[in-house]
Amino acid sequence: MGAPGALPSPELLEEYSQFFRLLSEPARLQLLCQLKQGPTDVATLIDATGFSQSHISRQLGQLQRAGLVRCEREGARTIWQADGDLVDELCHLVQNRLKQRLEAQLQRLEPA
Amino acid sequence: MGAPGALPSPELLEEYSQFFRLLSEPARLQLLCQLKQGPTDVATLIDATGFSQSHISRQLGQLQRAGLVRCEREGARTIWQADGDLVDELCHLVQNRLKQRLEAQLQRLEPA
DNA sequence: TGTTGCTATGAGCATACACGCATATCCGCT
DNA sequence: AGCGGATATGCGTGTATGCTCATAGCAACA
Repeated sequence: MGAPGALPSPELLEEYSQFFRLLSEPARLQLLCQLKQGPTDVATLIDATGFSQSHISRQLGQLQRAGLVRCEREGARTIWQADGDLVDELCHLVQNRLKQRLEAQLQRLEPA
Repeated sequence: MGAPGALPSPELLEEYSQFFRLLSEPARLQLLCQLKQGPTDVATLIDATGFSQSHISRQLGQLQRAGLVRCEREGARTIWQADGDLVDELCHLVQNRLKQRLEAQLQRLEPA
């Protein structure tokens, strides 16, 4: 009786994996982090990341479809900003895990 | 003054993305879910998933290097089990987000 | 309306990797 | 030691996609 929960459906697994796939690219994470600093226009993103304009546009499009960023047109330009704290929470959980793993490795090197 | 936190280093972004990449494959998530049900041998995993033995072996290897699963040899066989609840927590957060998104779309279809 | 600046998109290339087949490695048994 | 079952790994293939260049759409302004 270890696990009362049933197995997730293939569809749900697919949804999960698609979402995590979004976060599996450093470029997208970097853009998300930049936008966490506050609303930003594309020129600034190009300057901050060094990516091409088309690349940034595509990545922002993917993040937007997932609801992780949103944008508002300001004249000809587009101002982007992060939408929600989900990614931060996920990253904090992962960071804690990484720390735990490294601390455990340390202890294995210097046994009491 | 929206964001006091500094930007993550490229190395940390790389670590994050590598971790999320592990979860970006339905096959690996499926294996993780199976192992959540309790310690399982490889033959059972082959039977439950339909994947080839070599594929399962590789995916379990990746998950093991990330510390998400561990194994113990039982004679010639290997018994695998999930290690920790991190993935469950991440999935729950994502699931809540997906639900919120769908509910919002619903409300947009039936305005008060 | 033509021009200029900003953004989105089609096409193409290079790379990463999931996945299976065949095979090597390893373990327990006789 | 030799054998049979279980797991790990080298290799090849197909597909997905990150990334760029060129170009098309679009908004403001002369």
